[in-house]
Amino acid sequence: MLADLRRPERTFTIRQLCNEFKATPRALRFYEDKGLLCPAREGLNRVYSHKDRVRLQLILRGKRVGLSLSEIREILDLYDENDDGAAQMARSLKKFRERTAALEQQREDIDGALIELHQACARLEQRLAEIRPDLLPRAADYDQVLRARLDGHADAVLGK
Amino acid sequence: MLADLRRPERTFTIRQLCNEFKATPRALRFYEDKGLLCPAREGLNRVYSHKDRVRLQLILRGKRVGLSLSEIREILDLYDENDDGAAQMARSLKKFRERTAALEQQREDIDGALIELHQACARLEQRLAEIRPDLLPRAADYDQVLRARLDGHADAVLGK
DNA sequence: CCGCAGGTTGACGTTTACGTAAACGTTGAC
DNA sequence: GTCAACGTTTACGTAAACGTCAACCTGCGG
Repeated sequence: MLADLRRPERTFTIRQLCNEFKATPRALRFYEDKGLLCPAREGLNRVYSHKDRVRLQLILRGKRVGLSLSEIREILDLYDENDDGAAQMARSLKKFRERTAALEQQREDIDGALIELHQACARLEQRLAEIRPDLLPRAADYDQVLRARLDGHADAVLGK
Repeated sequence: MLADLRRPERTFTIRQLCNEFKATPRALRFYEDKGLLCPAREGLNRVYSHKDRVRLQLILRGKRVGLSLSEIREILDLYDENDDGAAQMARSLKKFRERTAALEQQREDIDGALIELHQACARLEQRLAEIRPDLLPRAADYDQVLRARLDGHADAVLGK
């Protein structure tokens, strides 16, 4: 019973969480500094509970989707202030939607950049073909194109 | 003849280029600091030639597609080292293709994030629908999303 | 008792692309 | 003469998210 690692009483050291989530101790302490985490202490040592672990998961997920730490903290705080949870959920939902919109915008920007790049590449290729065809891409570069095609993005980039 | 602004002898002040390209003097001086520009001097004052103007255009284009200043400098340097221009074009082409690949990767990352966000939103919406359907989005929220979208465009246009 | 592995708290360093003064010079209008 | 409008330089500030020391404590195996 003492050995059941899945029981909610189980606690974690900083290193355990770091290993599990591929983070560094510095990062966890940093999150704590920023108020995103506040693990218990055993003397000086940090002791992370399951709740802390969940918070960390949320933090990392937030990071993956591009939220800043302060935005993540806002969301986390919402869950803590909890009255009944619903209001916070609504606000989180709002945050998520805003982020969705921002990401979609970023995607458009990237697409624009890709178009510019594609045009620039086309110009360069044409000039090179005229002047120094020997400098034009071969096997290695074909590789790149092929990989892009497999990714399925080439279609969009190359004129849909 | 002195008045023909299109003649190649024509030069530009820092402010003229700033106005034309929506940049700040600070930025141009910064680019100079970083070795991206090196306008002539008339006493202390900077005097930009057409070539400088072209370089600035390239710099800004590079920024638009997400290149860092140091990457832009690499490309610019290539054009300067010029033997016959072809080799540099080939290397620029390579740079552009690398950036293309990087952007495509970013797009994938964004798509991944969008998927996560979408799932999270779906979960939240469902829970809310069960508990507090009244808190679900309506007209006002739609408004916000639209405004966020427009703001995003404005930011992009204004160079942010 | 030694040393190592792991924990702790500061505190400063890094990167990018400038913003923001401060303090000064030059030119032209009034 | 002096004020404004432009230009110049030097240099510190900013934001994000940690990295990288330094200097210390602490338990444990040998």
